[in-house]
Amino acid sequence: MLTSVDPDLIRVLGDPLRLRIVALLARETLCTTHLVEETGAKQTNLSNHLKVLREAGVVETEPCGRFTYYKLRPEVLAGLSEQFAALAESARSAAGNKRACP
Amino acid sequence: MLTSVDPDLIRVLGDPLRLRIVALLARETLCTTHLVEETGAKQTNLSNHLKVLREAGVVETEPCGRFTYYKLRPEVLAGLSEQFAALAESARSAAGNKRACP
DNA sequence: CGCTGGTATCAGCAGGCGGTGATGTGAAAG
DNA sequence: CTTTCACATCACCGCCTGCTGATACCAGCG
Repeated sequence: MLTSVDPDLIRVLGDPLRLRIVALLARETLCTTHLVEETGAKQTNLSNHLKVLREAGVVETEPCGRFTYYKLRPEVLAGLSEQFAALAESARSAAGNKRACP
Repeated sequence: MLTSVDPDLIRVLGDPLRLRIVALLARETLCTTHLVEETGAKQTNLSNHLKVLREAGVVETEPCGRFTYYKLRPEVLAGLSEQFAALAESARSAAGNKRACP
């Protein structure tokens, strides 16, 4: 039983703008220009966040001419979902386990 | 369709120590003293993090004499799991939706 | 070629957040 | 009542991180 979640991955998704990017990419594959339009953030800022998401394995790039398309890697999100589900189930079954007061 | 996750909740879980606390509470209900033993963190530090977790609705308290027991609220974790699952599924089905280059 | 436009990298700055020590509070023990 | 212990709150500091402007890179187009 794992009952643990990767802290780095959650931290990466903890940023509001990054989470917004993920939500947008969950609907369609977009390039940086589209994300600039949708979020209103500066291109530099987005590029930084996209780098973080890339290094965390959340998104992957697909060059298309001079554009760079970003798409989600659903396995990562699905893995997170499973880990949280495992945590929730563990919490449910352990609701009564109360360690004695010292 | 929501395809979105509460940023605040994820940010709260993004901290390594808080995540560790959640993992420990997923196994058994504990009071602050136990958490101090398990994590090795200072009591003040833990109290701060527990306050954050409490205000985020992740944990709930149960006074027992002069001890305060902390237990997880599984619904919150289950909700997160569902939201991530929805995001993953949305990402899977939208894998081919590529917006035209501007 | 040189130019243009899309994207990535770098350096710097400012705000936020986690860690810590001192202190307050409230309940049981003596 | 006084002491003790579990826990919370407050104030402060240092660092991390996100935002920004300048700049470099790279692909297509003339």
